[in-house]
Amino acid sequence: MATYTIGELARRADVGVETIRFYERRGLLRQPTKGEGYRRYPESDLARLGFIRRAKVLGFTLAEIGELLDAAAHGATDDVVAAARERLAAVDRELEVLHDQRRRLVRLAEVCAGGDDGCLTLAVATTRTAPGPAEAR
Amino acid sequence: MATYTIGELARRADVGVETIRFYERRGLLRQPTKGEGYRRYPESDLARLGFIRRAKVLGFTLAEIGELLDAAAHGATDDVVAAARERLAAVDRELEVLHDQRRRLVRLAEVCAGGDDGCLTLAVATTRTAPGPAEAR
DNA sequence: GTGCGCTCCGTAGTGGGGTCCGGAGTCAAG
DNA sequence: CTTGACTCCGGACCCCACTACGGAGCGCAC
Repeated sequence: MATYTIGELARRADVGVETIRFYERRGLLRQPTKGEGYRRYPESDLARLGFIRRAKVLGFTLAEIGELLDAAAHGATDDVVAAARERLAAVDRELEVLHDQRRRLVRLAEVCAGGDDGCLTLAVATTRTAPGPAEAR
Repeated sequence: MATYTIGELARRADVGVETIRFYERRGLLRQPTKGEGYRRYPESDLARLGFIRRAKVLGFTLAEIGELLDAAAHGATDDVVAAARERLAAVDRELEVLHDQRRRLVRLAEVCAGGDDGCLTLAVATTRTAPGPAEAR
């Protein structure tokens, strides 16, 4: 069975050598056998790095990815589903924040274009209701 | 004209005292006059903190807010508009990333529910096309 | 025998936005 | 006169995911 040096593994997984050592410290990769002081990685660690890469694309943190790896190792499909749902909820919250920012930014640009004083204070009503004193936070 | 101590200003602006000192170090607030070694803030700094708060809601970083404050001080409406448009573009990029994550997460949950092996490796096709070897990265 | 490329290790720095700490000075009320 | 609330200051610390640094050893090719 083929094993890789850290550099080979890094190239195949398309990550930096330092990243692999970093993951090891974080507990995402176990310490590999160290023949003659050098790390030798089994094929399975390449798959593991692939898992990590895909999980990162989904927005999981490294801590979450660690749990996900454990769950997957135990075949705990339901834990994976739970994690996905949690992350989904977090994504939805972030989306809401960004949508709100987007709305406000568009409105700001409009107000500025209209020469409104609010532009220079960023005090911009989010609705188009008649201007009144009740625009406070 | 009333002036505030740092504590009064913090209460009125609803931020921490440390935050005000931090903003001062960052150059978002000028050093106030220090009668007897204590900071005294004019009313205008309360407005300034309001500006900062609103800009943060829009997702601007403190560095950007610094520039925005300068622009606003010079009445440079067009700089404000430019900043808003830039931020808007950034928001749109972030929205795209999150939408992509969302799509993938939903798909992952589906696959897991279906008992697919891909669930435990997070190797999930993003489309429902027939399974083929060309699912790589 | 020397230069290249790889590996080892621990530590520190990055950016963003604060928050907390400790020791000291100051002010007004009781 | 003491107590408590407030203020001063610089520096350390938090999270996150790396990335860089420096100094060392090792094997191989030329």
